[in-house]
Amino acid sequence: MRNAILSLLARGPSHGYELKQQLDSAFAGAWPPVNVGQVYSTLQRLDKDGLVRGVEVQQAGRPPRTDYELTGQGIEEVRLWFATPADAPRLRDDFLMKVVLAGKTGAEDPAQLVTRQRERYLQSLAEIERLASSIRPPAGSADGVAAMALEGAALHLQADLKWLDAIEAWTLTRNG
Amino acid sequence: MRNAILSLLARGPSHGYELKQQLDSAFAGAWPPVNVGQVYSTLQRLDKDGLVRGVEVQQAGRPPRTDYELTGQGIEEVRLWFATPADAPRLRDDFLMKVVLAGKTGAEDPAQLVTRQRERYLQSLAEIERLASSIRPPAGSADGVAAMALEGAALHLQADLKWLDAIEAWTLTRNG
DNA sequence: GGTGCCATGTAACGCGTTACATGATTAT
DNA sequence: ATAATCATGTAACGCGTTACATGGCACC
Repeated sequence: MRNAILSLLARGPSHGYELKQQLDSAFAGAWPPVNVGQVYSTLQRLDKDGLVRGVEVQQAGRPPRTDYELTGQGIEEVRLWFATPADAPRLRDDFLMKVVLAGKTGAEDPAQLVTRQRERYLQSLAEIERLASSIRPPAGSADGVAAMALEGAALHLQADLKWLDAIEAWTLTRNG
Repeated sequence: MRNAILSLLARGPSHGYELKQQLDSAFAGAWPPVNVGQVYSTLQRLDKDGLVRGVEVQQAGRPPRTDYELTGQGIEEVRLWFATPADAPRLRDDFLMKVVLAGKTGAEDPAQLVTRQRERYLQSLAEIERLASSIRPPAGSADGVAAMALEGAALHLQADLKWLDAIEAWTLTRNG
């Protein structure tokens, strides 16, 4: 959120509601609508951190709103975000944890866990591919963001399936 | 954390510090030590939710501690965790967001972003493979958890690299 | 002339991280 | 002796989610 909001403000001042709408339209179909509350609290933190400056604006027939614009520091932060590649997130995987702890407590059969999880992943993958083929033919239009998001999800699921195979082989050499 | 702690408590009552140590030893080398503070606050929430019950224990020469044991509800929760496969997390990917917003603000060249990010991922992948080969030969011992975690990280990075290719092709058809 | 959506937020909570507090024991 | 480490934790903050508040406008 932080960086997304900052980069949108690089095009000129705006306010919470409008930012939410811009994000929703930029990522329509790719992700569910962003949470308005989060936009507001992010803006407040950015203000507190001096990356953004807010001013009250009176409006006729509507609640007053707060417009935010980038400060010099904020501009620099945006530049830095675009200039710097991000590390791949080093995640604490829930499933591996489950298998290890199942083995430790001895109450569950790890091979069963793998089997059930694989079925679930395969279902998810089928669902994603269904979605992907449903958005491609009708609207080959300007977006494509949703297609890219789905492509990423599919690739990650395929990786997870390969990982399941590796975990299965490993549990079998330990226990079986 | 929640489920990890509950599953450890399935083997009998314990307290924050000991749980932290058990987790650290179970996942040694795979993940950095867990945060003690998080263990304690998780235990408090579990207590509040009725999955766990805490009792004060006096000790000689040490601070008193709080032992926690599973309640009936907690036992059920553990059973459920092991019985239910988890959905693959449907993540809001930071890099795709960056590319889309770079295109929107027009201030950055998306192809550049892809190139830089790919270099970073390749570095990470090399690093992971270096780690993997460094833990395999000396200690083919009982663990393997660390090896599995690294395997997972590598598979995910490879998926991310493929995704970068797809994103690159997409940005080129839009802009180039 | 109600019902619901638009526009603008605030408040409460979950879960994770970092930093701090404190008294005993071990290491040098 | 003094410093590090062990054994318990608490407190503050970040960022995300869900729920609530409120006043105008649009539709039926």
